[in-house]
Amino acid sequence: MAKRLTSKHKTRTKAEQRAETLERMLDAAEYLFSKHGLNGVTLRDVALKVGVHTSLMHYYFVDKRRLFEAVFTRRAGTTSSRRLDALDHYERECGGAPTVEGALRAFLDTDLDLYINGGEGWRNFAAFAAQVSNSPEGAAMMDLHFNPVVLKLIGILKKALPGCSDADIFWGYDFVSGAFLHVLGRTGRIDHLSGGICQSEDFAAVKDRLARFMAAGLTALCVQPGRAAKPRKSAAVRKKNAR
Amino acid sequence: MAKRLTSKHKTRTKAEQRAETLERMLDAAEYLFSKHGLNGVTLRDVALKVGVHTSLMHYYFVDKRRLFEAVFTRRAGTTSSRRLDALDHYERECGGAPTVEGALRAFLDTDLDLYINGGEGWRNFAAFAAQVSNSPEGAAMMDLHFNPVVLKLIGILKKALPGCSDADIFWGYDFVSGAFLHVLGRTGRIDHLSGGICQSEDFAAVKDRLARFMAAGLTALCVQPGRAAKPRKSAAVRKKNAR
DNA sequence: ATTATCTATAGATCTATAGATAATGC
DNA sequence: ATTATCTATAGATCTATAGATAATGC
Repeated sequence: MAKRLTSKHKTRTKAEQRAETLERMLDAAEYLFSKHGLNGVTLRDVALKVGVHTSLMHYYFVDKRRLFEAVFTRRAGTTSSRRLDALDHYERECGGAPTVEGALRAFLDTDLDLYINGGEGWRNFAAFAAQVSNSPEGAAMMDLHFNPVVLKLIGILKKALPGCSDADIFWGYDFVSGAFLHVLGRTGRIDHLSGGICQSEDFAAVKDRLARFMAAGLTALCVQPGRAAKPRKSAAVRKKNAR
Repeated sequence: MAKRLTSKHKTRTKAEQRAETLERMLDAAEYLFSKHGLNGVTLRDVALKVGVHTSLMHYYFVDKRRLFEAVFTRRAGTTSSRRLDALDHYERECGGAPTVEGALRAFLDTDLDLYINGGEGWRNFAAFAAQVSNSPEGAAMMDLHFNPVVLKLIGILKKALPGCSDADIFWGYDFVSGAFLHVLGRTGRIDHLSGGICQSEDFAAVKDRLARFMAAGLTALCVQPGRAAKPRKSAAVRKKNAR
């Protein structure tokens, strides 16, 4: 009548049991945070989804902030180092003459591949990052984990666009990151808007378009250093339009 | 000793008093929602900021969801109709030959003018919309109020890019809206990242760049209808990069 | 002996409502 | 007479902790 004979589960060591429970908690928190944001989820919600008591959440994570940090940290290193590697590889491969699109493909498509092929957990992580990126806590996590890889990308972009001002490059990157995070959120807005022509789940469609779009945008920002050719409304028209 | 002689406030009618209190509540809620999201703010937080009792929030708005809707509705009509007017005006002005950048300027710059010149309340509304756009409630509000103006923009973009597929146009718009909303959020991430070269508060800098960037991106999406000329990695390389 | 999990509970906070009070409106 | 505002409070929910129970580890 020993438990190990009647139980369906194969015997687990404590370390295995701990690791499995931790992972189920992180998965559940990742999913719920991605749907409802940091403040839209309670520890009770997560515990309920996992099927354990709330106090076990405290046992493993102490408090909610540290659960949030653990969800972020679990996967952030992987995506960061994959992209750093891809950028390194591209730098060597391009023979000192990087292109904007090449750099962006190393940065964006490498990540998209992970979300396309990495399973639901990775897609939830992406949506989680997108959802919390606007909150102060989320922004701090993004800075902490991703600034190195972003700065590396920006270094390569500067080489690819030698005449371009730093301000144009940084603003251009800001637009790129906004669009990218929005896509990762998979909110379904494009599905409604397009009447089903596009699906926000379709990362392959994004991969086909995002880097090309953004490369053209960045390049266009930098082709007119003096801004002389830019169409510009008169001050009077601007004032009139303002209200 | 009549109150109206000792009081600093000039006498207000009940209608005025009601309107003023409502506006202070909406302002406070708008600000707090923009910083902490829908679920990061309690009715108590809003009441505290206004200096009234929580129960007065219920008196005016019944519950939190309707406060949220009221904050959204107060300004959504203005920005929507301003942009519809600008797109109408551009359609007439362009003589049947719209450009991508012209359409985007009518759509984006008209809104940016409002946030540049409309005062802090309008900038808070913009950040509020950006912050909640990822939540289910916020996405529903966006759909409800902004789909008409977005579909009008898309109609003009189709005229400006006659050979372009619907899917490319919708995905392109999705990138535009992601970048735009990200900028409206003014999270300060670009300030840190650029070491102070760019400030997320600087909407004039955004206006100088956003429409130009996005026009080039959209155009680049559509110049290769068959996708034959697009640089494409082999399936083997894609598989290798995926992990 | 150690650790994974659960029970019980305190204290804080939040939403919502009923009813009192103090203004303005005729 | 009506309405803007406040007081008091019920009930729900949430966080966090102390301590009990039931496994695994030597």
